[in-house]
Amino acid sequence: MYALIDCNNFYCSCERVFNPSLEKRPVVVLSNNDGCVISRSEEAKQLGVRMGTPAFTSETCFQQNNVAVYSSNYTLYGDISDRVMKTLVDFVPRLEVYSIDEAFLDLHDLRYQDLLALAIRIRETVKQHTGIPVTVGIASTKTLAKMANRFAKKKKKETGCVWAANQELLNEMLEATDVADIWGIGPQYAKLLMKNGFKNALQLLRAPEEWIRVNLSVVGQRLLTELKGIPAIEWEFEPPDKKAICTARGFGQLIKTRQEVGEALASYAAICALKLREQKSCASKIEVFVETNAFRRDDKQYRRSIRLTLPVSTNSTAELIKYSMQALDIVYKEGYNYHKTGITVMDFIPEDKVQYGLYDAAGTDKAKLIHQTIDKLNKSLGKDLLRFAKQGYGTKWKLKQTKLSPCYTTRIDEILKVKI
DNA sequence: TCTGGGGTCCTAGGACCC
DNA sequence: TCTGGGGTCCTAGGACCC
Repeated sequence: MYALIDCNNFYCSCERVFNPSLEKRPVVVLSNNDGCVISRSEEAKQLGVRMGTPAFTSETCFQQNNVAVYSSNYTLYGDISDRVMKTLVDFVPRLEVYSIDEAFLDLHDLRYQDLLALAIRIRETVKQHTGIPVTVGIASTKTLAKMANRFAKKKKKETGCVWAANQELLNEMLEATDVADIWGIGPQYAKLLMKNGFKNALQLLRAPEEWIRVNLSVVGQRLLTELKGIPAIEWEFEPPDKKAICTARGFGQLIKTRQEVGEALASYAAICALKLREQKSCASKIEVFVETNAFRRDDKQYRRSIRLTLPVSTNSTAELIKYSMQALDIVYKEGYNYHKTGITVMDFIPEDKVQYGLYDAAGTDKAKLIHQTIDKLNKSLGKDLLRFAKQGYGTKWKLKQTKLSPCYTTRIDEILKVKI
């Protein structure tokens, strides 16, 4: 059996933990640059605030209904997530952290008679330890556990837990789940399935395998197996190393100059380099892109990307900045309002397997030491205090975050203060 | 004024190799 | 008369996830 634990309206719930006055009040959290709504409390959902709506189109609604609006604070959410996962570890020998707010628990070796009772205990414990409300779905495959979780959110609000313990309950659940709401079915596949007469998961379960194979490829085939109660998706207890790392962000405001786009890009390259060092990999290729804002109809539009193969694989910040600037020289064109830039590093090899040229190896030990020192200092200082010149000191391209809550749990100067 | 960011997997087709 | 077969690597594009 698999359990899926999912934090309810996670980002909103995180904000509430440190601000009890938000209880019962509609809360929303916005994406980067305070762009779109990406998390909504129940009250906000009741008001009809849709997932992904641009914040500026809902401003009146927010004001009229006293909605608490927050910029996203990933430092805070990441730390709360860690605490939730640590609480879950106590219940099972193994768990898979699936995303910032979800985890699969391996219940196969557990000798519990009543998994529903276990689910309820998990839920209560997480709430008590972290303040975060969660929903628990238990079933015989990951896909069905996902479905049970969703079913619990919609139909079993009192307990917030569902264990698909028998065929009857399983069928009720399958029938109540629209194809579009199945894990692994996105908008395109949903449309295709609807067109061919499959409305809910129970109907899909009975679809001819060959038809699924042809139309939804092997992914669909695997999904069908899972729906039938046979696990087809492997456990991933250890997060695998990344195959590509991308850092890309829209600017706080539009930018015209190569200088400023360059500062942003250099800063993103520095983030990629740090992440590479953390997983002890070096990248062999980079891809850099720039683009204008497609929503601005009156602006001239432009997007271009370029991929470079590096002469020697690297995870050095200085090197990656150097090559990203070369790439930028190719893609950047004068005369546009730029809105976004980004860099992806890819084709990794382990740090200790880099093939140097005859003359490249000189100085690598020194460079490594420099990076170790910079990383250590930046980590202990809690911000990127030590930077490369190319990152500049411009603020124009920086993210817009006008409603950011404090990093209550990760920065000593922002810790919650209680007056008595 | 204002519209997110970071990933994975699968397939098809072309280039190239022996 | 008759014009291979099997493989890898790369890229682009499309689907999905949170």
